[in-house]
Amino acid sequence: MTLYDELVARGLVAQVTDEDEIKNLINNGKATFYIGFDCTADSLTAGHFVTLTFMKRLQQAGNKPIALIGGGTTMIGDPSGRTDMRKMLTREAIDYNAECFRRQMSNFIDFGEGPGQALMVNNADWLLNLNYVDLLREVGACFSVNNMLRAECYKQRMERGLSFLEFNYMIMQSYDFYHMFQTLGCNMQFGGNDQWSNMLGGTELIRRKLGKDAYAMTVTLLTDSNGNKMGKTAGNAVWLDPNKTSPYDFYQYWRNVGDADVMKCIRMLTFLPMAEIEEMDTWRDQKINQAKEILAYELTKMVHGEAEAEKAQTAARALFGAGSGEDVPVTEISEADLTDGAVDIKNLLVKAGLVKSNSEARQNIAQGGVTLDGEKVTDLFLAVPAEKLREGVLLRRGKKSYRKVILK
RNA sequence: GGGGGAAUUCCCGAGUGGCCAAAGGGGACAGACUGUAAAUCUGCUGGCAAUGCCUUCGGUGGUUCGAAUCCACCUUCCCCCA
Repeated sequence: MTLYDELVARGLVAQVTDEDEIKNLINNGKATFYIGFDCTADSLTAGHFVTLTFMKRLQQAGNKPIALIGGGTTMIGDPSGRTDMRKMLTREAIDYNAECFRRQMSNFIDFGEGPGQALMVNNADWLLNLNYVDLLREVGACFSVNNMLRAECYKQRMERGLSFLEFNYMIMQSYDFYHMFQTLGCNMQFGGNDQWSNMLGGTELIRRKLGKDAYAMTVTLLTDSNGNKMGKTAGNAVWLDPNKTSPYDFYQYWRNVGDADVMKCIRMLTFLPMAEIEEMDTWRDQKINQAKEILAYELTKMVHGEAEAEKAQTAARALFGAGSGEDVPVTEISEADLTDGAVDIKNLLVKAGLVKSNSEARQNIAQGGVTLDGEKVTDLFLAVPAEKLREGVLLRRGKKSYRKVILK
């Protein structure tokens, strides 16, 4: 199976500009492609994960990836898929975020100067020095406002208001492609399907300015069966940074995807052979849980390494099976957290990070959702003594949130 | 440049002087049922040393015993005219 066929089989391909030429390029390792990342946060998220694996797949087939850090474009903010304007970030914050991205990606993609190795560039290097009038004359003439207004990514915003700042995002992104086409021989761009119109802006600009063809291909957005973007829990992103989302929680996120979404995730995100995946696709009912375990394990392994994946898996199995595991995430507290030689149960839940406030703790206890070492807590004012804490206690909130608390 | 409208809690959206920590819906969370799934039903949803107290209705200041609600200015957005 060729690379392109496999990408299609995995459901990764959303739209392409010139299918035959793209097949030819990527199947034969002749593509130098870029994917842009806007650095609006200090960690990549599960949402970036699809594009990251995509990058890796292409790299494995001998194509050269360019990870473009959007240090310049983030100064503007992409309006695609947005109903409101993004918060403007300071230059310092953007630089810091870019650095975090660089670190995380290098765990994953092989960077270097060699032919098949990936490059990392930052568009701040060329965008921030542009001269307004020069730019207008150089590329502004190649864009039709009429066409831009018809672009899908602006449509939604036409009803709610779109600032000129954001309107220029497409031009900046197109300029990136144009610039890298000339300086780095970058002949292809990949991105999430919401980027389609921005990407076409680039191929169009190259055609008009240079009379040459460049290609674009979008990757299917990872959505669940209800059409919601995946990679978020309770509105919060699932981060790839272990300090922001622990490997255990990361594992649990994928372990808990809906039945209808498991196979889609496995296809799109894992590197398991297609034959194996087709076999798993026949699993039904309870057996689907096995597929979820495989998904969670594979992804945790890719992001956090095999050791962490093992730990997360044994912890999860122990907690949801029999006995209590050793690898449950631990929170340490100190003598300073004690009041009269004990800690109030609500306080303990807050310290363990299982709830956000005492009120929430109170509610969860009242509703019978909290257990301490396997016993349901009914007393709202239960004081957990120091001796007990020294040995460590296992707290559970709801069915899936566990934390071990130890007094050091 | 001129005129008219809008900003409410995680989101949408009611609320036009006290009965407002603020209707309703969505989402989230918890319980039951399950397979750590989905669907369904129930509860719950600002914070706290909790029959009470504190903070919140774009911002700042004012009127009033009392302001999400009235006034002034500011910010942002929308619509119409140019």
